[in-house]
Amino acid sequence: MLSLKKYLTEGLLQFTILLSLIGVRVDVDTYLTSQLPPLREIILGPSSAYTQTQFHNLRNTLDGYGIHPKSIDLDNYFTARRLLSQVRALDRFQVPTTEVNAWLVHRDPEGSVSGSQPSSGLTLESSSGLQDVTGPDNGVRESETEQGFSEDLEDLGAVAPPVSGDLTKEDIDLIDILWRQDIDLGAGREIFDYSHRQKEHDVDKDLCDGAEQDDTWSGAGAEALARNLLVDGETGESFPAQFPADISSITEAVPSESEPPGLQNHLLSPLLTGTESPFDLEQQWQDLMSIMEMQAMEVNTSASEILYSAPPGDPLSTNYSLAPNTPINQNVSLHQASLGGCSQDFSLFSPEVESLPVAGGSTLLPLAPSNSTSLNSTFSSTNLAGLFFPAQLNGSANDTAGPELPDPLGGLLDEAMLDEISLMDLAIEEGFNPVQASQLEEEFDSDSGLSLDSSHSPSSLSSSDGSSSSSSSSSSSSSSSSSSSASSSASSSFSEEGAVGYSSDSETLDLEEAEGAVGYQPEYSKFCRMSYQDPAQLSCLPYLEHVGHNHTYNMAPSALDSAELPAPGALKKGSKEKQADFLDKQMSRDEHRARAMKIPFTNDKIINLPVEEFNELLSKYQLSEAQLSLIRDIRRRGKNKMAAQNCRKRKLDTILNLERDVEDLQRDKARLLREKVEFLRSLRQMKQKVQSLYQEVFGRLRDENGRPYSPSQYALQYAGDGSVLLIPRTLADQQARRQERKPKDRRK
DNA sequence: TGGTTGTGTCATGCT
DNA sequence: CAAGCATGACACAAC
Repeated sequence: MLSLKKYLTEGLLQFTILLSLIGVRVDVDTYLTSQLPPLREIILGPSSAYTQTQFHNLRNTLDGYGIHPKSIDLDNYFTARRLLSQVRALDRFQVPTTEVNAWLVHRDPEGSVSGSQPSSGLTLESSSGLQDVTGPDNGVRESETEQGFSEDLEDLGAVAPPVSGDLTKEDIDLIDILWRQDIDLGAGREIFDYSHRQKEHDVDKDLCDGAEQDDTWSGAGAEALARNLLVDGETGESFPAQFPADISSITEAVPSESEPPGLQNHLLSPLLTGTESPFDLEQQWQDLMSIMEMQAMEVNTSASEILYSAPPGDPLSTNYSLAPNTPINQNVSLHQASLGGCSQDFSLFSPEVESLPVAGGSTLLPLAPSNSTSLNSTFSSTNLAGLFFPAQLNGSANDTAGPELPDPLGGLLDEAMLDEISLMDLAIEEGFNPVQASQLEEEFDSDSGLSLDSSHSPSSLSSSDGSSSSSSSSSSSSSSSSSSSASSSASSSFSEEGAVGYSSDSETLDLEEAEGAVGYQPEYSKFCRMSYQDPAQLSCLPYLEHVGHNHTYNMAPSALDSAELPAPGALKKGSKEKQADFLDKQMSRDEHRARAMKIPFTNDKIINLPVEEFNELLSKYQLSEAQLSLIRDIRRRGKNKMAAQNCRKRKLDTILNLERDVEDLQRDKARLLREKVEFLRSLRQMKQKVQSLYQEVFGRLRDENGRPYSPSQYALQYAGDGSVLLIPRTLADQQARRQERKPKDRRK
């Protein structure tokens, strides 16, 4: 049975590692700096057994057994301090990696209906404003998304200035990756700069007056929105005849599937997305996934029918002359683009659409141009155009249509670069030497992921405590106390754990075999040197025949022969006195004492006999009180010596197992990092796809005069219900800025 | 000569 | 309560 102490000493560290695996931060430093004895001693170790050292030099390594774990080759690698630093490093990287998994696993199709508004998701990444889209009836989702913000924030290494005091090199690298992507996607790097955003925020304060004007203006607009919904007579879809200018009211409106389709309160949800890019990325991911799924489904939807079956000059589409000074909303009937709902409506981006020629200039949903002409206004990066169009386009009066835009993603990281980053990250963060990094790379090349872990990870974790500590200690203790044979206990304990103890020659042979079978060669080489006496040599001496001391606790005969025995020739040459001196030196103090006290039996028997047999043995002889006392002391010391050796071996095993676990976790980290990079890569590809689709759709839009809309003046935006609106960029910009302020205010 | 390392031993707590 | 085990702490020897 494992004692609580064992749990504390061995389990606690591993538990810490496991906690780090699942993303729980365990600040070991706190415990160490506070000088709490348990943890500090567990990790650093008060005794020499834990100290980093060259336990043995290379002379101790046995040929064929590889490098001894304590050999000098591993000195720099195998140290308690290094283990500690690795453990500390674990909680840095595990958070992002676990989040990568959660990123995908938690993508709930149903939840994504409300949680993954395509607009917000697709626009958030480059957003400089932070806005929680949640509304009054969506408190749960709000907390959920906010939590996801921070997690994804760390995950993707995007923006985490307020809480990124402990940004690691890895985080910075990942941030760089994302920056490159986002820059290529049209988001300026400064967007992710917290100080810059602070400046923006200050600027926003300066613009507060204008925003308040917007409020008044939009307040009326919201009401007008409800009043001026146009309903398609054929499809029953609602088209907001007047743009809902009040962003705040829209923001508070909760996107809901149960909401009547006609209510376009969340038309501008894309603009309401927050500045917290994690949410953006999460949303983007979900949205892009939904897009991909929709493309795969190739579902013909009412939206596509509307878009492409409507003949040019469709009266319906020409009736959208909006009042001046009001933004123009263009509902292109992309209802419920999110995954869970009527996502087929999102087949606007279906391959079917892709196949359509861009020049197919049917007048789709012509709109009356609004008065929004402030082309130079910083268009909110939270809208689709902000995401898919280069930043310079957003900021300049570029009237060219989308399809002519350069590929903003051309400069993204290539795969080799990402892989290199991943590996460099490992090498730098985890103290990997180049050899280890190359090993990781090989693992990557083999695309095996955890293939090598199979030989380590499952066994190491299970065997670390199971075999070396709990099972062995319990079995050895129980067997030694219950069995009638001391040798059986010794061999059993050693075979399971490599435990040491007094043993006869036959036992040591068994032990050697057992050792080889169990695979304890490293420890074996060490513990073969734990004693100095050769029982065979002792027995060959006439005057010691009756003693037969054997302090080769766990020494294998071969090791004894090779390591401890002097050359036979030397023995022959030496005189009997020399032999006697040598043997005297080889005898332990207890053996000397036993010989001096004329103890009539061997120390081996004294120590290893079970209690009953030991008492019988004592009863057979007439022993003085001093002899009895010495015998009991010898027995006590002998058993304690074995116990100490076992204890030290357990310590060593624990350290080795921890080292192995750390290596396994490093492999896991490498694999997860690689997966993360791959996810980012696929995300980038999907962004490209969405961008092209966006441009294609946008390029097909025509106003009432049959002219294409200028991408610098208009942008497509997703609504919460899946519809897509064509709105002026200036309006979108205003909305985005307004939404950007809200989270900041909330933080205060 | 001092530091490191391995080992033995003792004290102590626990089973 | 005795026996045994586990382990921290210390001493000592070898290097």
